[in-house]
Amino acid sequence: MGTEIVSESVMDNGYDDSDDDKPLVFKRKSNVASNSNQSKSNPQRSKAVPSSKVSPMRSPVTSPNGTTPSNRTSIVKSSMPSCSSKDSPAKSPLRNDTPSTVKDRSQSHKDQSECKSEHEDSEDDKPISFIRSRNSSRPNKGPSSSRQLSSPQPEKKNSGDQPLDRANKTIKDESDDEAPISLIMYRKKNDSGISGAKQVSIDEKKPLAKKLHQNGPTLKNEAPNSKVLGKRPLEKDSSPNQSSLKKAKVSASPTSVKMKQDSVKKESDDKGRVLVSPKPMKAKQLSTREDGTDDDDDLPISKRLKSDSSNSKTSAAKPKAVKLSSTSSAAKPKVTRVVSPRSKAMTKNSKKVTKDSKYSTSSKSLPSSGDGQTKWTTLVHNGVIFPPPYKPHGIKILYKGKPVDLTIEQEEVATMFAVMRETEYYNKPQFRENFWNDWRILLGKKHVIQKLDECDFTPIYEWHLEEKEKKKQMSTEEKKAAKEEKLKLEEKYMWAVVDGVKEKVGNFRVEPPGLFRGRGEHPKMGKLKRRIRPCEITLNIGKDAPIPECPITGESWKEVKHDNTVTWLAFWNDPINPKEFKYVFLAASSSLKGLSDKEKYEKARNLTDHIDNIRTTYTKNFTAKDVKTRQIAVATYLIDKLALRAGNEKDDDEADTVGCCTLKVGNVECIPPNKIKFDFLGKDSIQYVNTVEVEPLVYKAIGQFQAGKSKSDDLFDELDTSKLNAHLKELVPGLTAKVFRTYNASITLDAMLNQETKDGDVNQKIVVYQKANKEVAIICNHQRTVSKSHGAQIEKLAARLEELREGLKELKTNLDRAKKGKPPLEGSDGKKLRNLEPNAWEKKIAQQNVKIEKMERDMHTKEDLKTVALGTSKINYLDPRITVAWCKRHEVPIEKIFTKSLLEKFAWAMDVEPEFRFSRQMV
DNA sequence: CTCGTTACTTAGTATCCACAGT
DNA sequence: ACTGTGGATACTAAGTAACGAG
Repeated sequence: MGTEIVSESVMDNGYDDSDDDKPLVFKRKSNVASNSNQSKSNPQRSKAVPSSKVSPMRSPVTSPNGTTPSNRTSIVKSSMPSCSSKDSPAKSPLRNDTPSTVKDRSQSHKDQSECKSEHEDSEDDKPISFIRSRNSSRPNKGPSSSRQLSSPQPEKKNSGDQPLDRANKTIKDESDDEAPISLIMYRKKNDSGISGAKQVSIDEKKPLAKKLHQNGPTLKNEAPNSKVLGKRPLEKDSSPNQSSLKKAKVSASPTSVKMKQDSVKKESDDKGRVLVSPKPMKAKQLSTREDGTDDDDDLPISKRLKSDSSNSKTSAAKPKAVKLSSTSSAAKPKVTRVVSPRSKAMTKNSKKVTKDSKYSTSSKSLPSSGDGQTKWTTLVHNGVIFPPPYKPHGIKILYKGKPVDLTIEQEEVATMFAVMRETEYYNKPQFRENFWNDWRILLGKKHVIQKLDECDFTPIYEWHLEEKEKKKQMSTEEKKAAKEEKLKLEEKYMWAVVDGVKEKVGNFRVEPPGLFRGRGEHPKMGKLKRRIRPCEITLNIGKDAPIPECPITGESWKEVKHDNTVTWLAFWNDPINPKEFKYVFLAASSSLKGLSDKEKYEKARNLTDHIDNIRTTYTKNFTAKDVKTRQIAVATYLIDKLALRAGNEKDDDEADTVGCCTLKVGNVECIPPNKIKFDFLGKDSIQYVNTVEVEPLVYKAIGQFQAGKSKSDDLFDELDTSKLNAHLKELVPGLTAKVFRTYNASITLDAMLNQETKDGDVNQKIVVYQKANKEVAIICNHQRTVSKSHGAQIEKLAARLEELREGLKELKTNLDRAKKGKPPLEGSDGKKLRNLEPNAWEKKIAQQNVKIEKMERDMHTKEDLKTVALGTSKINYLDPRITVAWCKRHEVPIEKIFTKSLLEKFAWAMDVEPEFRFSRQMV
């Protein structure tokens, strides 16, 4: 395996331990430095880092001296410190900034879940993000309109509520917001209380919405900390043991890893094992491993990664030393050690690495960025598979009521359109126009069909429904056979061998032709996405590897390259936007992707050491004379506090969406005394609506940026993402705007998990995890459309709940009667009931109450999450090591949190030590 | 610097599929 | 056994960001 070096970086980071290492650039030095900053900034806050931090000043950067004002709430936030526990109190105050919004959320939460109590606590620490969050509401998702505007949505989606809800939310928030931080804090608490009250039933739609909003606000957090803290200690204690365990694991781990790989490759099974998990699990793992080990031979790529990790693990022992050292050194290298198996790779790497010794190998080293670094030494794959040719059905559409003959090509495109009849696209003018323009070219100018609106595609649509039905009706054996046949056909394309390791390929199927489904009001929606031919595809493969035969006889590839500084296996130009490309990459479970994922998290983790300094810097620059400097400061503040995306420039032929740097004056509204309401369409045309209390200086600065401009002008006219990132890089090497999202998401998860996990059964712990996951999803504004059946499902639950309540009444009546010595009444269903002792009735009543509570909880949760997508953050923003470590500490099987594919994707994180914390300061 | 390329990550939705309840 | 559900996976659109040329 490899492992290689690459790992180095990885290793460093190590899985394990972590700490230090990190690859990336930043790092460590900072620790020190950063601290200092913190202190500065914080003054207020306290958070304080523990002294250790001290200050160094890091980078020169910018930061000025402390200065800064107090504001900073944000700073506070950051504090993640929460962890710090100690400080906690302080923090909270800081956080407060966050505004009311937060509060709201909390409320909602509470309402919903009983958990509330927990909520209450925590709050403070939470990162900035918390705060924000919520307000945003989500609009609808549908491609269609809904989302977009805040405006009302079409009925479909929620019954409309959502939009409203959102709106409401904001409103609500506002109310709270005003108050000063301190107040806020208090409020929060209150809110929570309130919220409790609110609970309200889900049913009421608006309420719901509101609730949601509330949720948002909820952040809650405050108090709890302490509690959490308390827990920790325990945990720690345990840790020793664990550690030992770990080690064991570690050793094992490799295997496990391997296993995974194997599993992956082969399949199957086992993944589970991988898991890790709690001690108990360990046993399993071990066992498994053993098995696994055997396998290895293959060693898959993954292994390598893993191995790295394992190494790291191994390191477990080593670790520290390494880490430390490494840390310091810029390089990160460390790792080294790993022995990588494959020497092959090794050579290359060189670059970076080396540091240490070892050469490692491989490839890439750390650099994540990828840039010119070597990504692989040998690469073997079979190219891509093309969709089958179109099979004509011969069904005629009607034009002005009469059947029309179409050529195969014309029919193919007509079918693409006909099949979309039940989607929102079908009736959109833009979609129809674009489709018509492209289809018309195929029809020819003189074709009988001259107007799309006169066409009746019903016959084809019905044929399509019949086909679907036929497919559904196939017997299971037929389905199975068809599946196997397909697998047989595709098998060879599913795998690539990278540096001797078999890895899964992500998207080896060339995208089939279809009508472009752009999101939001995409100007190109409906355009024909034509079939891609081999002569448009460029392959990238090892020099010594056999060139895949072109699957379509008579044709050939556009080009075959041998570039080992990139990870793509093939690409072609996007037919909709010829300037862009469609790439074929390895799957997320591959070591190449795993390594880069790990680097991403290490980068975010590294930010932990510099965040205080960064906050101090931007706070100081809120009043800078230079407009660009001030804009950078405010933009950075928003990105940090609200987890906004950077906001690259976009072309006119794309949907009109914005990110931080591209916010328009009209997307931001100043609400005295110091709240800002954001309302814009972000990525995927998902609406972001959030009203937040900001630092007074930020409020003032935004007002200045808006002055004299029209609503459609850029708020940050002197800024763009490259300037912003250039500035961030000065503060911390390798830092870019997107790192803040990862940082905020992960730090929030870590803080919430550590504050709110209580003793209890696994299911209760999972609820805590989901709650933290939800908070992150809200912060990142990850939305999903409400399922069509949501309303009906809620009604069903409500009906069942009502039945339970009726049953409770009966039980109570019978209890009273039993106390008086009377026989029970007949059941509502007419059944006779037995005569029971009063305490037996009481017992039944208690059971019934439990059922009712559970149902209420489920309903609230369902309603609460109807527009929140938890998966996106789990896949892209939450450092899996936080989850794995938490699972180990609390004996929650990792499979309860990660699906099979996530376990494969996060194989590199499975052996972290239970004590792993995202922020070193949290430990 | 700006702009166009290029490479790679992030994201919502469509579809698949296993499971629970009937 | 059947079917509705919701979770998991597949798909591909839509972002971020690094570079290099002019």
